[in-house]
Amino acid sequence: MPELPEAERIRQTLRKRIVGLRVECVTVRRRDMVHGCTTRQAMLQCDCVENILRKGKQLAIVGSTGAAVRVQLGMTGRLFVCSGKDPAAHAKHAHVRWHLSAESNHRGVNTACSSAANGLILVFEDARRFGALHTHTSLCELRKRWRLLGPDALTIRTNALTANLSKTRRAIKTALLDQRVLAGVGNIYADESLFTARIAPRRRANSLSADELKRLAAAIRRTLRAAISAGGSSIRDYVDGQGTPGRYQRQHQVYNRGGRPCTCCGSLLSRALIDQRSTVWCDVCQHCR
DNA sequence: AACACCGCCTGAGCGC
DNA sequence: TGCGCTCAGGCGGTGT
Repeated sequence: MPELPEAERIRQTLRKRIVGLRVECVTVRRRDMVHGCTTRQAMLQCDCVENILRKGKQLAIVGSTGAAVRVQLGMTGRLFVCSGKDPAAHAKHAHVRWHLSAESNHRGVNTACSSAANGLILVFEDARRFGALHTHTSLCELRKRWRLLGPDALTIRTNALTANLSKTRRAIKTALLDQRVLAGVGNIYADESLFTARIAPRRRANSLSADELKRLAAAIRRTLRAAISAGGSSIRDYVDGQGTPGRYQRQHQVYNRGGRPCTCCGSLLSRALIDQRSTVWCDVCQHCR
């Protein structure tokens, strides 16, 4: 379940490895995983990787021509580089592969794939297929799409959070998961942030006091930063851009800990479904009013 | 307009 | 050991 910290780790690790490399050829094994135009150009073939961007949980691979492939990782999506010999490049659910090479003077003759076999491969893998790739013809188109998302959670300010939460009476837990309200928080970091901010998940979003909103914005930033530092949370599938799992799951205070003692007060953590999402919280530490 | 809810999809983990 | 069941949940679409 890659959320913002996992996406950011992927961005950081991929940036070091593949920016400046040329895409020799692209293999799309499942066309239904790609939305928008699926021409070679749209998929960045014969383009150079200019940058890796992130907004919320989403990533984008940007080519030097300005074309961009937006990546939604969904539940089980992975985006990583490996050598062509690595079995991971040929895994069952490796839906799209970009064959990369350092050569910048490539011209014409289609020796691309064979010569790239010794080079790096960028792999998009997604067992459950909740993820997707979306192609955009320009950076402008990508930005237009990203404007539909709320502010990025990593740098969320109290004012912006207040503005977006005051509009809704939904449970604060539910509102935090809405990517139009705040981009980047999923089930893990919603529970962790609410615990840190000592706010009960069923509180109506528009009922939070100024002090609570300030605590929440700070808790979100702090939680996400700590998770990034620890390499993200690997519950089951997540690995970063070089295939390394994260360690932040060891620091989870509430997520997946229902019925176990609160790390703060020792009372047993509650668990319930809120808006169809498993939610864990401490009845003692997290205030209902 | 705001919100609730559904369905997509696979594999881990469990009980028997 | 192996089968069948449940659960995990991001997100777009649809219904209320």
